[in-house]
Amino acid sequence: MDLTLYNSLTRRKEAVAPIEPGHLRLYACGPTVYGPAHIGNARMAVVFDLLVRVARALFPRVTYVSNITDVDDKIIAAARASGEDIAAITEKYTLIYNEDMAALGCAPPDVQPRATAHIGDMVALVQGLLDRGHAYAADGHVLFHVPSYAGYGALSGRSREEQVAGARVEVAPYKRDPADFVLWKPAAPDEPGWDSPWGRGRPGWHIECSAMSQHHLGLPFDIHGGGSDLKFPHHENEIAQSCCAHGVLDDPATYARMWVHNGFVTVAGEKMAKSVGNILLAHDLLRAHEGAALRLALLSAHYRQPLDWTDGTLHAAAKNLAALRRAATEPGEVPTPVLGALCDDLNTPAAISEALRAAKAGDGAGVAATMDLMGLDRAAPKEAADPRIDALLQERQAARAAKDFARADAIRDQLAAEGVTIEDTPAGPRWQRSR
RNA sequence: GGCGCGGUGGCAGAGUGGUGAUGCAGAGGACUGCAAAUCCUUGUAUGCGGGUUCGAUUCCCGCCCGUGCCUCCA
Repeated sequence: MDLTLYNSLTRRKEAVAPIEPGHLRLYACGPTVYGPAHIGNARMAVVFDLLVRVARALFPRVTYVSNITDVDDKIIAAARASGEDIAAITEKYTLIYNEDMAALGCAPPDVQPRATAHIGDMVALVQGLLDRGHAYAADGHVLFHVPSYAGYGALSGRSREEQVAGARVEVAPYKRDPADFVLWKPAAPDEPGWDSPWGRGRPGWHIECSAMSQHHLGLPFDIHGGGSDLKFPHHENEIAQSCCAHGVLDDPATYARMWVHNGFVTVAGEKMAKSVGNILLAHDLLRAHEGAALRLALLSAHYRQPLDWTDGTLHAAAKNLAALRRAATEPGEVPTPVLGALCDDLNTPAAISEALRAAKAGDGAGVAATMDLMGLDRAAPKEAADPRIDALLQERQAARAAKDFARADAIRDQLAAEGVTIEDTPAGPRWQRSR
């Protein structure tokens, strides 16, 4: 079955056909590690993890690279605010990120490069751009000269004039053109920096992804992904850098052939923002909810659509997850309609619908295979043993046997008040904490 | 202002040129001492106005509404 994806670059769905036969190579822009990941970061990780899982089912070899940005103004600011060491901060949040994403069922990328481990690659790339006349040094900075690249704007679909007209910020005086962007910037003595031909400094944001994707995947590679907000300027700038550094100016696809962008998560209809105070951290949600339920909730809307996060989203996902688990047996073949939906631009809502249909039809093997493919943990988490609750349940059973229903119901009510739900099954009572 | 995306039942959310998936919630029933869980049954929807067509929710135009991006936010 062919996998088709919507290519942001060409604005249409295209069949995925690896450039190197049988080997799909993809890169997704990962997080800047200055704080814990929020549910939006999680959506990106889950979407690309799913894409990789589907790709692995279809292609003999898949190489998935997703970076960690560990040098950035925001990290420096976070270090100043907390007094912590920069390396300690990036280390800590990288660890938390990976733990949280694992809890969401995301397999680690094949390569998770860190920007600071690729400074040399970036310097070489910047030097190449200078040599080819696409960049210039000014005031301690090295800037990419946008007018030197005629293909600029191909991804975001806007002309340079349009961007300049819409610019809301003051243009730095050292820029030759308002659209020029920083490749390398000087580092203050108390900021992290690396020696370079242009003095001690640090890389601009965009250059790291150009350097790391090229280093680990080679050029051109098949799929480049990230959040839709990265389309402009980040991905546009990556294309400009990478194409110019390699002297291919007439075809943006000589960097990455397909571009895949996931939509945003809103919370109760509002964009997540610090100013609104509605940022949902994956870490916090995982404390109260099961990772697999969160994952299913994140996949309940098509990845290119915005996803509005509400209690209802999660409630429905948890119920559906339970239904799938009930139906799942030993994994067999993924039902064709499920695979078909996933192959059609990762239509997860349709895939979930088909999986529930399979569950209802008694195709336990198909359901189990679907859950494995979609990265949904088939095992429900076990409640920790609690002798006190067990004792209360025993007392309740005795009361029921003696037809002392007032006592039995009192016990049930008491546990309910503690958030413990009792289910009476043919095999005896079970309990579970509401989460 | 520029570029883009979207408006489907109470809510979430797909698809489709020919009387509209799926889930959650709701209602009724089965089961239960009563519940819970589960199972069965079930009602309700395509923003507005034109156009193309035998026929439009689906294509085209206009309008209204919402929303994203516009130099470092996934």
